[in-house]
Amino acid sequence: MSTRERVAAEAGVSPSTVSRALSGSPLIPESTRKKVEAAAQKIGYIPSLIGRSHYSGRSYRLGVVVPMNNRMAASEYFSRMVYGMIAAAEKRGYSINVIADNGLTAEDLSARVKSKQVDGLLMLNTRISDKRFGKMHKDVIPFVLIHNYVPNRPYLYAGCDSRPGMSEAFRYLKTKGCRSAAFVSGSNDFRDAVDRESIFNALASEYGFKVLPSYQGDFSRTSGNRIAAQMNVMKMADAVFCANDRMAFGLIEGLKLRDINVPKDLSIIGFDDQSAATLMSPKITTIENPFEEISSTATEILINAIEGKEAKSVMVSSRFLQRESA
Amino acid sequence: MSTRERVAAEAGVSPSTVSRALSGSPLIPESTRKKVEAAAQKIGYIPSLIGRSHYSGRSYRLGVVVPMNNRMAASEYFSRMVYGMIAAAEKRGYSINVIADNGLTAEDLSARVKSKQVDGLLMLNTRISDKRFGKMHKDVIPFVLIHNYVPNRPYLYAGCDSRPGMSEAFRYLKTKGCRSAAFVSGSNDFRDAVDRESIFNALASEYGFKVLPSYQGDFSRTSGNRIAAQMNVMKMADAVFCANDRMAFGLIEGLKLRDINVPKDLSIIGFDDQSAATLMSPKITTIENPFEEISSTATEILINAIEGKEAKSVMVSSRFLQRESA
DNA sequence: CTGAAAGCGCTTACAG
DNA sequence: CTGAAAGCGCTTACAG
Repeated sequence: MSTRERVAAEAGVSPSTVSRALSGSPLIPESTRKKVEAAAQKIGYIPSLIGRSHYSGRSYRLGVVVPMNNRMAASEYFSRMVYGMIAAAEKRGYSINVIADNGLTAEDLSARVKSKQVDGLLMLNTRISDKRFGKMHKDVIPFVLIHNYVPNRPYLYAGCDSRPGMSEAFRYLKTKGCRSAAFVSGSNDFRDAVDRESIFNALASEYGFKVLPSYQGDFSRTSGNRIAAQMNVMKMADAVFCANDRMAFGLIEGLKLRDINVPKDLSIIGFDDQSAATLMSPKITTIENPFEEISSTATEILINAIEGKEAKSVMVSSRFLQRESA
Repeated sequence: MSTRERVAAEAGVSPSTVSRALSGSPLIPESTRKKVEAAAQKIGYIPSLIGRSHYSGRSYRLGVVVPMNNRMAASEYFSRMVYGMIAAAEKRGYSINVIADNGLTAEDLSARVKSKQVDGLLMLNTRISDKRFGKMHKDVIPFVLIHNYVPNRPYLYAGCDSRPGMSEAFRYLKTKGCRSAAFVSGSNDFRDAVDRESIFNALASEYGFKVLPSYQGDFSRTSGNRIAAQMNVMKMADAVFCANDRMAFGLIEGLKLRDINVPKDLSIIGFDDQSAATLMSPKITTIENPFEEISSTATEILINAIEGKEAKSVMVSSRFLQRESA
């Protein structure tokens, strides 16, 4: 006799009624529900999600596909994104499954959904050169790109709209008297880095800033250090925008060694608002990349897609955070 | 006609044979397996894990229970631990489900297993004061404590044996001529912090070091800053052990501001080997806390427990890493 | 409002 | 070596 049947016997009803009562069916009157709940409580019955999945053909699980590289492993990015996902997923009755992407093909990824390990995929921080999405889309795999998107393709995405924050930053710099700016770019295989550079150029001209040649970084702190060493005090811009905070940290560190004062000699603006941004001295003036909101939004979009509801891509607004480095 | 039946028809065998061939049953001869695989390939058949789970009553999923607090969210700890888990879990055919612990009770946790959302729990970095394990154990829930253990209780655990690394550190300091040492403790609600302090005291006496009064930190970088301000150059120990790297960072930063040179005036030793340990100047001399190995070991222990195999708790050895701060 | 019955997609014991 | 059959634990359409 299964546990569900024992609850039924205890409550003096049929197993079907137990299911209905416990899942909150509107057909069941309060009196029956009470009786069943008491019996379930007494016996310690917890319905199996496996039975439910088997019937519905859905796993009620979402896969987060995380690139397996050190940059990812050793950063707060993954943690913060996953936290945002869990919060959103639990509200809709889903849980989050981690899928390690150490070179998975489109077929591998599709198989995770076809096998119902998960019902859909949250693709974390993929590269512009990632070629897997077309095949996944053809396989009708529900997926949402996070912090990436592919122009002219119907793939769903959620990301950060860098423009609002950067625009506020320019306005602030202008009132402060800055007239020239340069950009420290991140790896060009990431959509955000590329977009931020073009937004930087557009806004610089909009706000009447002189644009100095950009520096090529790779998102790492050490690339910031290296760029500091390349800077020529005489030909320096009034302000430097970095494609992320980590490069801003490295840049400030490097400039300190060369006795260039931030923000007196040079204003520096980061991007992301990593938790370390306020631990540095000077505290990094930066543009908030709302990680948690983006990941929870992506999760909702994915669930909508899975459930056949309307699913629309979203770019969440960034926001300027003035602190000490600019 | 289900997909599996279509494969069967295509291959000219029964659905049972399809299952056996695809799951690698030794009963099936190579010729039949080839035929079935070709048919499955052609039709694009991926067996449903849900059917398998339904039959076996197991989900082949492991829950990582992560404390939902900012310290956790914004650190590399969670990422690195999860990476170690995925690697070990995939080898044994399991996946990793994230469970956000924002005040879950023992009953809540048990329910995750009883409902077969997961087959067992990996309890990440729980506190000494955590009172949930007794009830979970009584409920026969498979779980493994990570970076925690409860003396005189049969709960499985995997953690870091701080002794070997700290012992090497003392030996090194002794040859360097250090004769006195002090300890910067972490929060006392964590087993590791408490153990490290008592190991510190035991080793100091073993190596003939004079022990100076310890400083109370809370694992945060800012507590390291604060402690630096409390230090009296005249009464300072030759070496300071910190219960983690983050406090060592803060301590070094704070000492820099007061023109105390590390390691010339004072040797500082961290704990964990966070990725940032080599980014600081001076690079932190520290004791490696083998995160990935601990989490993959914990995962194996849990799977053994779930599968009824022999499961034994493990303390993975720490290792001394001499760099610049000592 | 409630019960008996079918069915979700597998695996494996049983029979051959 | 292979197939027909039972059963894993649910949900819900159907009948009452």
